[in-house]
Amino acid sequence: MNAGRTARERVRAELTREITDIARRQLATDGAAGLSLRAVAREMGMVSSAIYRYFPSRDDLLTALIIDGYNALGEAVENADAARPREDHTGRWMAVCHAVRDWALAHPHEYALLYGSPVPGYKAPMDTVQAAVRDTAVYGRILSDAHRAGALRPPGGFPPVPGPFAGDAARVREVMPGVPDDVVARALAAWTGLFGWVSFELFGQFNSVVLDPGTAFDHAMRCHAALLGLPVADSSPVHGK
Amino acid sequence: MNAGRTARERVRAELTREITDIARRQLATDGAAGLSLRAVAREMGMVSSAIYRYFPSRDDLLTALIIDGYNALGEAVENADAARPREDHTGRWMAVCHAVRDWALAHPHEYALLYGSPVPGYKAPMDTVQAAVRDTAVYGRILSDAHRAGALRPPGGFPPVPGPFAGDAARVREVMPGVPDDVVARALAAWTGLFGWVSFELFGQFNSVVLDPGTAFDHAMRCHAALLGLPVADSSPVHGK
DNA sequence: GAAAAGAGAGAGCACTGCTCTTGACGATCT
DNA sequence: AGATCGTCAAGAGCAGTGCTCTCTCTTTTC
Repeated sequence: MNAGRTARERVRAELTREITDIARRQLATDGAAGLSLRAVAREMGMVSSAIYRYFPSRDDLLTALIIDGYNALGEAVENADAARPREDHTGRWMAVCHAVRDWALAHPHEYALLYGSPVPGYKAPMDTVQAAVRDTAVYGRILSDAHRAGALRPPGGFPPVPGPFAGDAARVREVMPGVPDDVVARALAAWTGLFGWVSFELFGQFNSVVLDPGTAFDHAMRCHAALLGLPVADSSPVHGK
Repeated sequence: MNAGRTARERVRAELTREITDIARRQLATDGAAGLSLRAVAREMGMVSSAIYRYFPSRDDLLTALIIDGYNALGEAVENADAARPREDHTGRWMAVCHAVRDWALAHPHEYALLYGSPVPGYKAPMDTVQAAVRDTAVYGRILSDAHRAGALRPPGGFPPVPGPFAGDAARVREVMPGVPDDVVARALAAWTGLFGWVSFELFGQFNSVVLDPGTAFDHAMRCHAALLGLPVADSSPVHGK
């Protein structure tokens, strides 16, 4: 009664939403490759060509689903982060890790759409990047908070950050203000480690080897936390053996 | 004159090979989704139905390409490892990392087929897992060698390995005999970190943020080496700041 | 009320994976 | 040497796809 002014606009928004809903259900069932405009139209009792009034191509529908996916994941991550006390930086990081993994396990095909192989001739329009950084923004905020609180004590014994990295570090720092270069570098390693793990688990690379991925995942993410300099329970306070 | 006995078998092997070659070229051009049996047949001057004499379905052709891909990557990794002195464990690990990344950059679509989202209703037949472990076998051998040589000195200050991990650790240890549980756990984190990085880079997650991925990659993998306990050049011998 | 814009229906194009049948060639056995 | 049987390419065909175009009807706008 408020959003769309005219009746036409209201029903258009309604139908657009219905299309994406059905498409998302199809995506969850058959995966991205099984998403068929004709099937969506069939389920809606429409003729296939009518769908093109709402999405000019199949890729545009996929783009909409991708944006929705990034937002859903981003929201899950934001909620997990917000549920922890602000000064519990390690807990927030672990909560983010588990939120990503849990969401991925609950929506495997959507996760594959976001972080799996890109579709054939897909171009990743600018609309997506905006939604894609929601989770990394949370991640950056955690590290920024930890740094500002003086809680970041990256362990020694690790290689020095190479000089040419400074430019990239400055760009990454935009989402984690104040964090020094060496932590920025490790932050990239930890972040890719998180998604690398989830992808391995989801895409079957752990099959019949890692049977209890949850336990190993928690520990691996805790290791990444330690690498970042976040406080964790030590195993041995001295170096090596 | 040697391989296939009869002429028929020889020409059959020849044609099978030609099909996979053309398919691989198509894969490199258009990606997995663009692989078309009819297009392959067209390029061979055959009629489409004839292809089915050699591959009963499109998925079977894909399976063949997947196995080839795992073997190609495995071979690249093996060569990179073999080019280093056996006792240079850190160098071998770094060589493996760069071999994986270089191969992935050179064959993006094949990499996506191996480590990207699995195809719709694909089942991953047993033939593939056999070829899939070639690279991890190299990885395990490096860690095993390093452990046996007493070169593995995992840094302290990291969380203790959880008890329930023992079962999975034993399974993973089959490819890295002798390596203790805590290093096995970190080995999983480092391995997923490697492929997570390559996937992020290849699938466009770094776009317009990390512009010089090579430098950052080398450093991240060196950090993983340090996490594993492999000897690296320290940045600062004391903890924190 | 007339003009313009939006919407659905239908036919059609070029393409896909896959199946089935038909006719021909080649290897093998008698 | 001749008959037989398995293998192969070809062609037609089915069901499905994304997408375009035209035609008609309704709604919004002026």
